Amino acid sequence: MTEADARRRLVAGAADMIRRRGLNATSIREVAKHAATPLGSTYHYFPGGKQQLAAEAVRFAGETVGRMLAGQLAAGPVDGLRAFLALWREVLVGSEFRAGCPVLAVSVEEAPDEDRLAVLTAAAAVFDGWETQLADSLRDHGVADGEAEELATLVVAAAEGAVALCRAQRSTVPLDRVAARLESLLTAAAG
Amino acid sequence: MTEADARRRLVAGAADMIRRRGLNATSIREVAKHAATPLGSTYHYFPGGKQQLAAEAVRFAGETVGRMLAGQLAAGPVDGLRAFLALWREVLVGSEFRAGCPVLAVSVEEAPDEDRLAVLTAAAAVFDGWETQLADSLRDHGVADGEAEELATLVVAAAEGAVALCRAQRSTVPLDRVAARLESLLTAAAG
DNA sequence: GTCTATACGAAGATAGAC
DNA sequence: GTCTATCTTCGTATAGAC
Repeated sequence: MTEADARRRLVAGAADMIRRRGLNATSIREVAKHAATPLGSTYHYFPGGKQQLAAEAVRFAGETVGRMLAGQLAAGPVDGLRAFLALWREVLVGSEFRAGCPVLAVSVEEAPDEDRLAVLTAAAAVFDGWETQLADSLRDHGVADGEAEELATLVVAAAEGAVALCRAQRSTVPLDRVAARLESLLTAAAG
Repeated sequence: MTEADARRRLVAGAADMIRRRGLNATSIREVAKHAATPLGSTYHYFPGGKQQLAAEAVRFAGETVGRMLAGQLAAGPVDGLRAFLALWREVLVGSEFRAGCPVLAVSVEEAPDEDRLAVLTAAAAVFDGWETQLADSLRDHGVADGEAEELATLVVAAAEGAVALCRAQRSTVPLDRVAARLESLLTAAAG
């Protein structure tokens, strides 16, 4: 299973590079080099080229975070929120504010052709998945349907935005402030 | 004053291209073409090259939004919030979800060298400026210092994140949900 | 001072050798 | 089936003609 291994390394490497540099500055060449895989191989594993690799990287990141979120949400929505924000905090601090969220990164670059649209669609699905997980948990704890959806969207949007603010300011202050407000909001709603 | 005019066109054009494609996919060549300016001229106006142009584009966007925000905040923090979110909504809808916030765009791409760091620093200053305007208005309406800062940061982060979510999903739903929650939050705090 | 033409590197993708 | 070498295009930046 060297093949599946190399493939995984390519997807994980692409996700890491995208969350640092963004999609356009992520080159297949460098992803292949970092994964110790010849350039030609990437087109064997990913006939769709860069866009296919990017779409899989986005889904890979989405699932990784989604699994962690599912585990923590079992203890309640506020625990899920804390874990979600703590994860982004670690990404920021661990990379000295050089890395962020790959799903956010691909969402702010235009999608002109059809291929790029596939990446954007993958990003939309990831965001929607996280929101749904949070909203379900809130509903399970007695929050009304509409309010649960609004709160879940607010959490995802605020977290993603805060990550960007933290990167610009090279400080965790924005994320910490957002965490304080969101926690008190969710505690009041589903405490 | 053809010179100042061409310079302005270059900065405004760069801001528009960055908010659509991101910083890396924005080429000086195309910015110059779109501004009907020869490529060589851009290096006359901006000796620092692409990074200088990008930093000015970020500041330009920051000031444009900041002026609008200042005007609307005169009527109170909730009016400022509404105008801030309405502006991003117009950018999204008016571009068919192809354009977003240029300040966000440059904040999610790595800054390896010193030049790029100047762009990131400009972005940090813009975010900080918007937050300060909002926080000041909240304080003027009786919100305590710490809470005002937290709420201001939450508004900027959530708005920026929501813009990205809307672009991915090609829908204003995320922004509308965020608007509903933020409005009720600010009304409760400073109503 | 303004701009055309070009240098130089790196990108995505593929053709064809092993 | 795997990978090396290459094709083509486009990027930033500049040198030198008007």
